[in-house]
Formats: sequence, structure tokens, C-alpha cells
Amino acid sequence: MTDFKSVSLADQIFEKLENDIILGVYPRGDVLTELKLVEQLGVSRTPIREALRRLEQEHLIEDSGKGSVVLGITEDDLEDIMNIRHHIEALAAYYATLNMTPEGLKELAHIMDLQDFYYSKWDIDHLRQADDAFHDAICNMSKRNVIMDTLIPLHRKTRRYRKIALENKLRTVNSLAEHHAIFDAIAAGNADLARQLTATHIENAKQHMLKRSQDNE
Amino acid sequence: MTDFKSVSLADQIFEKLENDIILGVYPRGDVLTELKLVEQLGVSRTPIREALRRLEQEHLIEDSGKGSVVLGITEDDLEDIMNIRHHIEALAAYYATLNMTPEGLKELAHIMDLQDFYYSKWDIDHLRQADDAFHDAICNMSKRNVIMDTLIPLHRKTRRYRKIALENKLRTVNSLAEHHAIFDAIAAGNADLARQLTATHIENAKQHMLKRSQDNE
DNA sequence: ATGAGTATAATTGTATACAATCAAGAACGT
DNA sequence: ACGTTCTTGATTGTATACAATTATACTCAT
Repeated sequence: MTDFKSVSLADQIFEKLENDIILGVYPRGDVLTELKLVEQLGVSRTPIREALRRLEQEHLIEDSGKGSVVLGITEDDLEDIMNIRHHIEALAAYYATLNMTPEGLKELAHIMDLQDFYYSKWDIDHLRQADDAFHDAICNMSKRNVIMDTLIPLHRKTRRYRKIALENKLRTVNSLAEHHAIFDAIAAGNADLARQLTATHIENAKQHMLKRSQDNE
Repeated sequence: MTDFKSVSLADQIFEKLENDIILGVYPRGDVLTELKLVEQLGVSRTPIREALRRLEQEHLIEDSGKGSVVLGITEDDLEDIMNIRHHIEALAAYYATLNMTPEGLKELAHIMDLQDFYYSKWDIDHLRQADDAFHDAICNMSKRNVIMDTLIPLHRKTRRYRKIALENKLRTVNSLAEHHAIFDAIAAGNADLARQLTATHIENAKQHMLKRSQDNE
């Protein structure tokens, strides 16, 4: 369970920087230079370069020839991400239903219980974790590599907005109900219904996020 | 036009290795070690490491702790890729229509002419290039970053199969006709039609690829 | 002959050293 | 005072050096 496979410095730095960029610690337009990060993080350029290149590949930063400028997630990006999730996560739910195993179903059922539990305690942080777990689980249970590779970075990129969304009680109630409907469809082996419900769920989440995002401008 | 922006060794190596993996020069299961690549390519480990990490992020290779094992594109991957393109490229066509400019339309019209020209000469290699250009152009003209970031790697990953597909004259005729219909919809400013035609086009391409791919097993 | 233990070689992770480029600013001549 | 040129500093690209880990093979004792 708790595997301490010594994670490389480069991995740690990538995760830290990715998180900071997504959460807005480094705002759009900021310039990150390798030397400054060397000073701030106390490691050599090598792992920092590696992390920067990975961020570049995810288009969270952009090489300007003179430092890496932070791009972050724009309003348009968020809309695109949710449009893509709308289609691909529905596909993931479809395959997850087809490839579901008894163990997988049990695991998913447990995640449902967790969501209900943390909702009843109104523990937002854990609720968001359980929400992550639900979406990631369906994604992984699709057992389709390209779908997983496409969706997982998009999940990470919406972390900030999903947390904001969960602070709205009405949306959270609806979201949980939608999750339960999706779970029931998967449990019943109805792949087409699972796909359709997931598409609707993501569409609802998108509408809510975009509205909130515009309010926050 | 011809910009000689000294492309880094790391970029060159990434492109070479990506191409070799996609085209099957390095078959699935092969192990790439940094030292062997140093000898083969005559550069130091630094740019090689960078290229390997990028390949890893695109899930074309996997770190096994002792060398990177080649994953390549499986049959399932191809199906996923085409399913995703089916939805996202349709979205790209939709946005491309909305954001179309006179210059963009002229450029796209030129690409149409090229496709017709190379088809008439039955010049497969250039036809494939023009085919690439058509799909990439629509993708870029959507002006939607996340859509572009999602689609472009998927385009590259299907290069091999698209070339195979183009060797079939009947499919090529149909494909060209579908491209023209999409172009007409875009030129007419009918975004919904462009989306729908693109979805159909990718679906047809998928069916053809999967059939051919299974024949080749 | 076999098994334990150790040495060795292969491989990656990290740090540092060196080279090249580019921009900004200083110095110099007119 | 202004423009030109040279220098210097900042930054990245590449190479190499060093450390740590792991697997393999070899030696030696029984």
C-alpha cells in the first residue's frame, strides 16, 4: 500500500511546480529561470531542467529562450478541457463498464461510501479527494491506455476548479447524485447508460465551473 | 518561411526516436539504454535523457529501472486514438469554422489543391504529407490550445497507419471526397456541419484502419 | 559440486564544468 | 551628445564526472 519507492528529485519538482502553476502560486506571465529555481529549491539544474521540460510538454509553461514563462490554465483552456472530458470520460465509463471486475466494483462501491461519508461530515478536502478517486478509478478501470493518458493530465489541470465547485452545496448534492447514477449503471452492466450519464455529469460540471470562473474574474 | 532556428540535439533525438518507435523500427519490447544510444547517436547522455523522458511522457516507452522498454502503438491504442480523434477533431473543426479567417481559408484551399494534385499523380508520400497538413491545419485553426495539444500527438501516432490506408485507392478516393465536404462546410461557415462531417470522416478512417490492421496481423 | 559472500560491471540519478548565444550597458571616437 | 563597438553578465545547451543501486559472475570454503 504505502510504497516508498524513492521518487526522484525531478519527479518531486515536477509535481510541486505543476501544482503551484495549476493553483496559481505562479501566475500566468511569471518567468521561471533554471538558476532561480536552483537557488529556491536547493538542487542542481539537472532535475530542474527535466521538470521544466515536462511542464513544457503539458503546455503549462513555454520556453521563451530566456527563461520559461508560465502559461497556466486560462478560461478557454478550462472550457476545452471540460469539452474533451465530456467526450472522453464518457468513453472511459463505457469501457469501464465492459471491463468491470467484481474487485473493481467493490473498490468503486467503497469510493461511493467515502463520498457519502465525507459529504455527511461536510469535509471538503477529503470530499475532493474522494471525488478525484471516483473519476480516476473509472478512468483506470477502463483499462484503455490512451484514454487514461489523455484524461489523467486533464483531471489534474481541473483540480483547482473542482475544489471551488465543491464548496457550493447545491452543486455538490447534484454531483453526488450523478455519481451514484453512474455507479448504478456500471454495476448493472449498462455501458451505454454509463456513458450517457457521464457525459451529462461532465456537462453539468462544466456549466457550473464556467459560471463560477466568470464570477471570480 | 525556411527558419533555421538551430533545433536542439534533444529535439532531434526525440523526433528520430519517436518516429522510429511509431514506424516499428524499434519493436514493442525492445530495450533502449542511455549508454547504447550514446554510442549509436554520438552525443552525450544529457540530450538523450531529455528525449527519453519526453517519449516516456507520451507513453511510447516505459522506464523499467534498467533501460526503457519500447511500448509503441498497439491495436487497442489505435482504436482508442481513433475514438478520441472522432470526438476531438470534430470539436476542432467546429472551432476552426468559428475562428476562420480569410488567410486561413486561403491556406486551407491551397492544401486542398495539393491533395488533388498529388492524388492525380498518385504520389503517395506527398499525398500523405498533404493529408497531414490538412488535419493539422484544421487543428491549428481551431486556435484552441488544449485541443491542439491533445490532437497533435495523436496525429503523429497514427502516421504509420494513415500511410498504409492511403495505399488503398478506394479509401483514398473516399477520404479525399470527405475532406472536400469538410472544407466546403468550413468555407460556408457551417460549424455544426463541419463537426458532423469530420466525425464521420474519422469514423470511416477508423473502420478502415482497424480492418487493415487486423489483416496485417 | 554447491552455496554464500564479495567483487565487478552496468545503469541510472545528480551535480558540475564548459561552450555558445544573446542582451544590456559601458566606453570610446567623432 | 550621439552612435558604434566592445565587453560583460545572464541564460541555456551539452558534456562529463561522481554517487548510488542493482544484477551478474566469480571465488573460496565446505
